Amino acid sequence: MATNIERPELTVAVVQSDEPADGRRVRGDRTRQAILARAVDIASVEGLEGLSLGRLAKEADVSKSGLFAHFGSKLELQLETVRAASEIFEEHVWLPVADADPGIVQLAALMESWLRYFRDDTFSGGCFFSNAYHEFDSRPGPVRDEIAAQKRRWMAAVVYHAGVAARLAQLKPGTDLEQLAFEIDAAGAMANSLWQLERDAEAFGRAETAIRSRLHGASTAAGRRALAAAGLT
Amino acid sequence: MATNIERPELTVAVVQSDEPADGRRVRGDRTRQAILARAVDIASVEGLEGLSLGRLAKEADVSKSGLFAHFGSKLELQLETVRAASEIFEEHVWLPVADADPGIVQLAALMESWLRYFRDDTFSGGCFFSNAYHEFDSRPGPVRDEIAAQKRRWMAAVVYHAGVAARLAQLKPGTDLEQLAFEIDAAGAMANSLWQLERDAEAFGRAETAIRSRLHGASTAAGRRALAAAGLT
DNA sequence: AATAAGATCGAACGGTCGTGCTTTTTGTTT
DNA sequence: AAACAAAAAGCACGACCGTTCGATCTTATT
Repeated sequence: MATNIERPELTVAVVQSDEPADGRRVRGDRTRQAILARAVDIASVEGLEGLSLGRLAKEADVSKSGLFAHFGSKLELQLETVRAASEIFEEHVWLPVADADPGIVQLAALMESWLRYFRDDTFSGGCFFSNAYHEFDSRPGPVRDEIAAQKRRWMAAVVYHAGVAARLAQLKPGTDLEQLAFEIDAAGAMANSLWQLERDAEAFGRAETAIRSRLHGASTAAGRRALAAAGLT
Repeated sequence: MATNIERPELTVAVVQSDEPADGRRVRGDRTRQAILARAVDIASVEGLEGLSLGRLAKEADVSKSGLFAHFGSKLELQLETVRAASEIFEEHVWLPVADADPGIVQLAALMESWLRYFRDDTFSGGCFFSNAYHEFDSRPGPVRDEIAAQKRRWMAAVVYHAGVAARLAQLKPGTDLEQLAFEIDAAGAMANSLWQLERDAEAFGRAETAIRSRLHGASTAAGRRALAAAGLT
C-alpha cells in the first residue's frame, strides 16, 4: 500500500448545509434528521442489523410507514445512518483539532481528540464505527463498503498528518508512516474496547502512554520541541 | 488493576472429556456438539443475536423444536455457543504453544499463534470473540458477562507470561506488564480488524513488527538471547 | 418382551420483521 | 379560500422470530 499523502477532506461542513436553500423542503428534512439521529444512537447499541424500523419509528415518534417512505428500504436507511454517524464523528473528532499546528502536533491532538470522543460516550452504545466494523466485516454489500471506506478515510488521515510531520522534519527520516499509524490507531481502538466492555478508564491512560511513546520514539528533536511547545508532553 | 500472576488454566482439556464416561448419554451429546459447532460458525458471521434458531436448525439438520429442547432458551444457546467458541480458541491458540519455553519465548509464541489463528480464518466470520466483544459491549446480561470474562482471561494470560518473563529477568526491571500486554494485544486485534475488513495481509506483518518491537524494547540481554535462540527474531 | 426415559419431531402460538398500497393530514402557493 | 403536492399515517401482507406442547421414535434397563 502506497503512502497516502492526500489531504483528507471533511464532509461535515458540506453536508450540514444540505439543501436548506430557498426555504423549500424543510419539513421532511427535519424529521429525516431527527430519525437519523435516533437511528445512529440505536444502531450504536443494537448494531445496524439490529436496528429495526418498528423500534426506530416508535422512538422517533413517527409511523413505521412514514419512516419507511423516507428511505425506501432498510438498506438505504442503514447507509444513511452510516453517513449520519460519519458526520457526528467528524464533528467530534476532526473539527476540534482542525486549527491545530499542522504536523506532529495536529497528529497528537487528533489522537487525544479521538480518545476524548470515546470517553465522552458520544454514542450511547460506544463508538458507532468500532461496532460497525466488526458487525459487517464478513457481510459483503453496500453497507460494508461504506463502512470500510470510512475506516480507510480515517487511517489515511492519520497517515497524512504523519506525512506532514515527516516533511516538516519532525519525524526521523525513514520512519514507516503506515506502521506508525497502525500502532497508534491500534492503541486507541483497544482503549475503546476496554472502556466499552469493562468501563476501564485506565485504558485511556495506557493508550496515551502507548501513543506518546510511539510518537516520541519516531520524533526528531524538532518534533519533540513542537510537541512540548504545544503542551503535549 | 493489580498485576495478575495466576497461572491461566485451559478448560479445553477438561471440557473435551465432558461426560462421555460409561457410555451413557451419547446420542444427545453428539447432536448437541454438532449443533454448537454450526452455531459458533454462524454466530461468527451473523453475531450471537443474529444467530436464529430457524436457520441453525436448518443448517444442523434438526427440527427447530428438537434443537430448542437442547437449550431451553435462546439465551442458554448463546451462552453455550460462547463456551464452545472458547474451546476452539484455546485449542487453536493456546495448545500449540503450551510446551513452549516459559517466559518471553512462550509469550512471543503465543502472539504468533494468535496471529496465525486469525490468518487461518478459524471461524468463517473472523474471530468469534472480536465480533462478540463489540456486539455485546453495551448489552448487559449473562452473555456479555461470559464474553467479558473470556477477554479478562486472555489479557490475564498475556500478563501472566510477561510476569514469568520478568521473574526470569528476561524483561527490564520496572517494566509495566499491563502496559506491555495492552500494546501487543492492541496490535494483534488491529491486525484482525484490517484482515477481516480489507483482507489486508500486510496487517499481520505490521502487528508482528509492533509486537517484536515492544518485546525487544522491554527485554534484557537475556531476554533477547532467549528469543533469538528460539528463532523468534 | 415390557417399560421407562430421553431425544426428536410437527404444528401452532403471539409477535415482530421489512415492505407495499391507500388514505389522510399538512403546508405552501395561487 | 381553493388547489395542490409533499409528508405522514393507516392498514395489511407474508415471512420469520422465539417459544410451547403433545406425539412419536430410539435406546437402555428390566
